[in-house]
Amino acid sequence: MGIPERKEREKEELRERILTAAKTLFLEKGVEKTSIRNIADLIEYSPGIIYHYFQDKNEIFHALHQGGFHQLMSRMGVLTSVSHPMERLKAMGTIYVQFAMENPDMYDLMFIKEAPIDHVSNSNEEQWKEGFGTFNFLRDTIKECIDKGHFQGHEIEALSYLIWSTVHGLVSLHIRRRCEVVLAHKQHTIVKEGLEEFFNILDKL
Amino acid sequence: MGIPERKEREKEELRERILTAAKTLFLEKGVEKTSIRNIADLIEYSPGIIYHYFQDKNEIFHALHQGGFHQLMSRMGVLTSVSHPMERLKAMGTIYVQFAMENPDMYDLMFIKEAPIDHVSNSNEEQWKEGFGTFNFLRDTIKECIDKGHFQGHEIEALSYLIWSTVHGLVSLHIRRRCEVVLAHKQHTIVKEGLEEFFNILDKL
DNA sequence: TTTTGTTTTTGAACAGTGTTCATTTATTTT
DNA sequence: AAAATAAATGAACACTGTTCAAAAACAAAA
Repeated sequence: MGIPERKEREKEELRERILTAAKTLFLEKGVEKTSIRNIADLIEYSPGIIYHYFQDKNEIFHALHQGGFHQLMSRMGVLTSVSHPMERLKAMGTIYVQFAMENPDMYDLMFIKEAPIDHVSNSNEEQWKEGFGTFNFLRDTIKECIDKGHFQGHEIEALSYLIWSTVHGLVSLHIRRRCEVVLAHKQHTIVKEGLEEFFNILDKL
Repeated sequence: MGIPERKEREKEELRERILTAAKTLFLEKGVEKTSIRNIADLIEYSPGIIYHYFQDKNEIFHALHQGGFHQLMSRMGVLTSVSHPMERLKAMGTIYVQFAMENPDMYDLMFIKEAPIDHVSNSNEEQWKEGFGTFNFLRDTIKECIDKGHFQGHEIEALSYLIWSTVHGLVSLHIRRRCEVVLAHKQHTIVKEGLEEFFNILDKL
């Protein structure tokens, strides 16, 4: 008797359709301008149905931002081939920045917007699994660097946060348009140039 | 006949009262949850009046964020007493981070929220004067550092952007709650610790 | 003082928002 | 075929930013 299984499949299918519609609209118009009614229109259901699949709007965008972390993490996959941890750290930075510049809206959702984090706070899961995983990945690499003699006199946790902050700062000032009005000339190259300066500094440590 | 003068004064006064009310509500509930009707209620006028003093909601929050830049810049005033540019640069970083941590909502408005920048884009002023001024201040200090022999092999503009990015990253990940869920322990000290790591690095350059 | 002209202020209206929930429709089980 | 369960609806609630004809308040002229 496969009826409950089929029902389960159908539920999952509709959930996925909601998410796909939400993603389409979100990439078109951003989080704020994507309304529940817009999503409902696109999947040709009534607005109410969405609340049978998601607690609220935040949960939808939390689910979307998970997809972003999958994308980012899969890009990080190539790093296994970089054996020296210092080179790997720099390659990580490059991938991180590249991802952000190529998917600014997704990056914004993952690391700037409050919606997904609000959902983590309001649900009973005590932790932001996605972010935690990515941060650990960075910390492990930095740990290896320290083991190889780099970053002497530095504390691993604080240094990891600093390095994350640096790349996040580079891309988030750009995404939130704080540099296009300050460095109007070279606004298209400044993030890359800043990252290169950062690598120069890392090489000295 | 001072009637037009008095009228001018009264207009300016009401404008100021709108701004004060907006600031009160904004610091209480944030930008999104502060509505035009809330502001109107607080000053005991009808909602429509606000549109005789401001083009739209963004202009109100742009005006508010200007106040934040005044605050920040006046804090930077003490830096004139720091003669060595490298020490001055570090002191700037400390003041910047301190300002952000003590006024997270104002910092958010100044450097993260899109509202004030949207207003700059939509008005005819081609530039974000407030940000430009602060950035120049930073760049001038870094220029002096270079003149004294620091930061060899670095390009001034890109390096300035990198340093700004670093401190911005440190505080903005915290303000947007990306570190309290990743580094739940020591979430209250991580920004300070990260900044200290940064200073350690700067000392080596 | 009354009338005319100007400026300031109002508040209803528009088109939207997230969210809830009694009611209806569809499907499955008895 | 009837009863029970699950899925889906759409009206309603309390909001939002913004506009604009109409009203009220005030100043100048008669």
